[in-house]
Amino acid sequence: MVSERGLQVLRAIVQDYVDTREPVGSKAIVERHAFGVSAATIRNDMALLEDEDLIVAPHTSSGRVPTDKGYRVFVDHLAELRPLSTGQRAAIASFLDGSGDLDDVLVRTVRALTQLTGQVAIVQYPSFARAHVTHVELVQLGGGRMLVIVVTDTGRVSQRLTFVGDEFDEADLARIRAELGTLLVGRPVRDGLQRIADRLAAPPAQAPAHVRATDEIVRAVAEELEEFRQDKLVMAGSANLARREADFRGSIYPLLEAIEEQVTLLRLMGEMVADEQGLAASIGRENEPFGLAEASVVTSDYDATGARARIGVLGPTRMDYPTNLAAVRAVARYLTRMLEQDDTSR
Amino acid sequence: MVSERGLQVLRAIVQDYVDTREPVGSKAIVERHAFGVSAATIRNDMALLEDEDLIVAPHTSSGRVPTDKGYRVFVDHLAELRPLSTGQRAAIASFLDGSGDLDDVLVRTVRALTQLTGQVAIVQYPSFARAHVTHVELVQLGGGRMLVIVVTDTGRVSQRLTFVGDEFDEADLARIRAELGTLLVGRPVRDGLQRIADRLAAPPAQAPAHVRATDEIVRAVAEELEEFRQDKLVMAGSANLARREADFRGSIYPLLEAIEEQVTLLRLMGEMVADEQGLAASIGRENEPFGLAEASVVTSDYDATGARARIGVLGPTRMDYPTNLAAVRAVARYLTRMLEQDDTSR
DNA sequence: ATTGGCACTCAAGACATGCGAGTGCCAGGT
DNA sequence: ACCTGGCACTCGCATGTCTTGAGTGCCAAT
Repeated sequence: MVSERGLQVLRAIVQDYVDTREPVGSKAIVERHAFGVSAATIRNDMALLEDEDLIVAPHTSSGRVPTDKGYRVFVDHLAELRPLSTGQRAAIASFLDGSGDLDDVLVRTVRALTQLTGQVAIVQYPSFARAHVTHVELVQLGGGRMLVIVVTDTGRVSQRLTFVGDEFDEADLARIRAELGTLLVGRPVRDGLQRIADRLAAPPAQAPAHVRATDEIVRAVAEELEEFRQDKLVMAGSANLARREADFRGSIYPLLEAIEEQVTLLRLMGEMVADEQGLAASIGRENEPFGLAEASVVTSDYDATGARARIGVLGPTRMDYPTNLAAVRAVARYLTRMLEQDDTSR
Repeated sequence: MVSERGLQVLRAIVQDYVDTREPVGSKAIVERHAFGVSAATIRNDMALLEDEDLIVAPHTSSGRVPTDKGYRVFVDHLAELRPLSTGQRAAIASFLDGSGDLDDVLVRTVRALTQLTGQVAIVQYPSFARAHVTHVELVQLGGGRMLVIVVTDTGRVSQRLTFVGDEFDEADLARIRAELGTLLVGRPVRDGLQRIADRLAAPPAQAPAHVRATDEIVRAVAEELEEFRQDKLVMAGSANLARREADFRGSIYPLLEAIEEQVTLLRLMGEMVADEQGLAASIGRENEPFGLAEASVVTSDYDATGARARIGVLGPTRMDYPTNLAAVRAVARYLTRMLEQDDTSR
């Protein structure tokens, strides 16, 4: 069994390895850390750690490197968040202050986070399935085109241009608006989708003019609501992957691909399990199912007016977890506060 | 002076080098191309080409590699577009058919192009400065928030949420709508911006209620119009940079950065000078001012309802110009046709 | 103008060698 | 029971040397 000091040795190895990017040997440890024992003793501890599969020696005679399992133990039991400097806090504030709509805020947030960590930053859009519809608006553009707008109480506005063919007079338009209004306004997006499905399955008895065109409009609204349910990501800092390329053993191709695809990252972030602080880390091989075995993701939950979503960074397995965890948490808290504030001002 | 055959030798060198990624020697040329002369003769020609700075030998005794100037001559005088296969044409069609709004079409276009070329594909949004405003719509959301929507005849819809503070009754709203309507509808975006500036500088004499809130709305409209003027890019395939990383001598970091920044690429694409076919290429060192000395960009102009914009690919200097030029042109033509078609259906 | 021949150059690969960081293990000390 | 110094051993890596082969430049002959 690995001793208490053994764990401290593991911590030292992780820290030094992240720092120097070189396998770390027993001698380097006694030099850089005040263990008060000799290198030989450290060597014994390291042998134990190797038995437990927490560290590994790349070659027979070279220093040790943490395994993914080693990083996991480090993150779960050994890492203490490194508090942000006041300069860093100021940087977050200066990036985020000065509000705009949700898109704006998220873009600035993701930039702040990439700035802070030097990694790829990712923000998940809040899931709006529980948001309530506040407005449905129809604007006729002529030529049979109709602009359909849906607004929710989370401040998100979605618009869609659809070709309906018919021209409506103002009375018809008002009737459809009213129908959609009673169907949706004040209800959560999820319910709205259900009610629209019902409406399309069993259309109202009265057969007004423009049946087909009206259906088209209703369908457009449904598509928009569907979009509210779908998650989306905002990202920044993908160039950092190239800067840290050496840290990824293989090519960065799968990473860039995942960034472009989004859907992989969404699933990955969705499946991570957060601790009681809302923090989560997915390390190296744990990401294998997503084709990202060389990378780690560190996330924090944040609140957006009731909806819950995640913000995180993507980087090499050999990353500075204490710093990144702290940065992610700080930005998440700041973002939560921003969104709350924004909400009260409505 | 370099002879006619000399130019053919240059062409052979460019083709073989792009093909094999190895410096090409005199012997390889006589083997792969039917020049009907001996290697020694080719050597003489190559010496000439080297004098003209069209090719260069990486080491004293190795094959030759085209210089950027060599690529330039190749593209301008030697390259014949390699026509697309019917399979490729079918691929374009299957990617692009099935229309949607402009955003949709451009996204699908850029995907088609990256698929076709294996490079990073870039589509410039048409500049809408000359587009005409067809609708200005105001939707009151409650809590002092107002949704401002602007639609142009190019099918682009822009929306903005702004905090105005006041609550308007329907009559006030109608008045403002009417004012904005007479100010903007039917006019080009550029004019509209001017008229709004005038309006803000010298407000109308009558002093209605909600002066401040009205100004806020007008300002929001101005911001939206401004956005129409600004260029934007849609991109796809950045992961391809990692795949071809070896082709970029240095790091791909500046490239990824340019992709994320957009503004650099916009300037670069804006400054390129197209030939009479609408094609343009910017090769290697020519991109030095933009920090992209290792890369080339190949573009084609396309038409979007009167507005003109560019579509192109970004890749290593050592790229297959004939194929990429042909692909870019084909996709541009297809896109132009799509947008025209779409326009008539309005 | 083109060609075959020839001497020359140089990058890249193969091989040998020495160095040094690091390990494992053991016997002796606390 | 734990720690320590010592020692033999292992490899990776850097260095140096040699060989090979592709490719060049030049020249005299056609």
